[in-house]
Amino acid sequence: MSPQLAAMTGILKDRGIRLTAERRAILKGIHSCGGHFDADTLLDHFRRRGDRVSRATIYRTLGTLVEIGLLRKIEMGDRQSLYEPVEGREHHEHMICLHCGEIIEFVEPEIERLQDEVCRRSGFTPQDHTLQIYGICYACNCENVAGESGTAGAGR
Amino acid sequence: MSPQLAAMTGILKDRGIRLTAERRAILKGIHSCGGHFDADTLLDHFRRRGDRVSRATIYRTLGTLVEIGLLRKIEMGDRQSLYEPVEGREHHEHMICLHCGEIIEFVEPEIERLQDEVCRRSGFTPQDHTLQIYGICYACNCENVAGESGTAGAGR
DNA sequence: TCTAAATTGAGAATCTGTCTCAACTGGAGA
DNA sequence: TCTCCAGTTGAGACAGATTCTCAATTTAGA
Ligand SMILES: [Zn+2]
Ligand SMILES: [Zn+2]
Ligand SMILES: [Zn+2]
Ligand SMILES: [Zn+2]
Repeated sequence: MSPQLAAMTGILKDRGIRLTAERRAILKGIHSCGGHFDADTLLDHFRRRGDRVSRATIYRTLGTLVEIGLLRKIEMGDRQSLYEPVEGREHHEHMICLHCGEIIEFVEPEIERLQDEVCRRSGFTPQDHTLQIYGICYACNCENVAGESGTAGAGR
Repeated sequence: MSPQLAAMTGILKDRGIRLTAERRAILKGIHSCGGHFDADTLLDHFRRRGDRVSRATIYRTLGTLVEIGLLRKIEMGDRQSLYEPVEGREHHEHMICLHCGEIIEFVEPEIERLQDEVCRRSGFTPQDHTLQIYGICYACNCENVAGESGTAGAGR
């Protein structure tokens, strides 16, 4: 068992959350998915491996993991929500390519600071925020400059 | 007919978009809703007034108005979109109170500039962005400092 | 081991929003 | 003003993501 997985299971135990086979599988699956993933991708992952974890349990467990701070949920307006492990990673926001679906992360502390400042000015107590920039990534830009072929990829 | 409404209908005409009774009603309804609204609120508005505009037409028309730049669509994570008239208003972002549902607008040009800079650094061509801050508004903060009563209001 | 309470799974339900297609209509031209 | 047809509409089917229901199962502590 990897050290991160051990840490995660420890956190669950501390919170009095039972360590079921399904939750173990999900914790393991989260890391093998790498980066950003959605509930359905995780479900497919289990189906392919023969593990059986129901859709309901996946959604429930992902929700729980977000609640206790092990996962971050990124709500994409249209399509389904994405999740990503928090686990020591730096807080960041996302650029999403409308052409190929690529997700690019960026860190910009000054933006975070300005948000806090805006909140302070309004007497608003921030708990969470989402910042997503939609557009065309570098690779897709280059493609388009070259051969203007038909559209493909993740629309929005 | 208000001057804004006249301007809007003019824009539709210029684009060759037919001025049907339903579209007129929607244009009028948009202004009477004031501020931010969602498709269902608009639908209820019509139902109450006895006007009959189908759900399909409301969604189609809101989409059209976004396309031609008369409305802005704000995709809330929870998957229900809000709309707001653009109409000369300054570009802004939103703080949303998790307790009472209040939506507070803010303008922060420096955040916009930093976003552009981040994109430039990555060779990413931005087309659109969403920035929402979720938390507790000033009024709800004060309430809580006083009597600690049970929870109520718009959750998330 | 026993037991209460937490958890699961199958499928129904919900919630937003889109699509289909026959019926209808705005408005340009006669 | 009348005609005509492409653009529009409405009812309801459809779709995708997520949540809910509740009986059956399982965990973890005594
Ligand atoms: Zn791309
Ligand atoms: Zn990320
Ligand atoms: Zn509030
Ligand atoms: Zn606004």
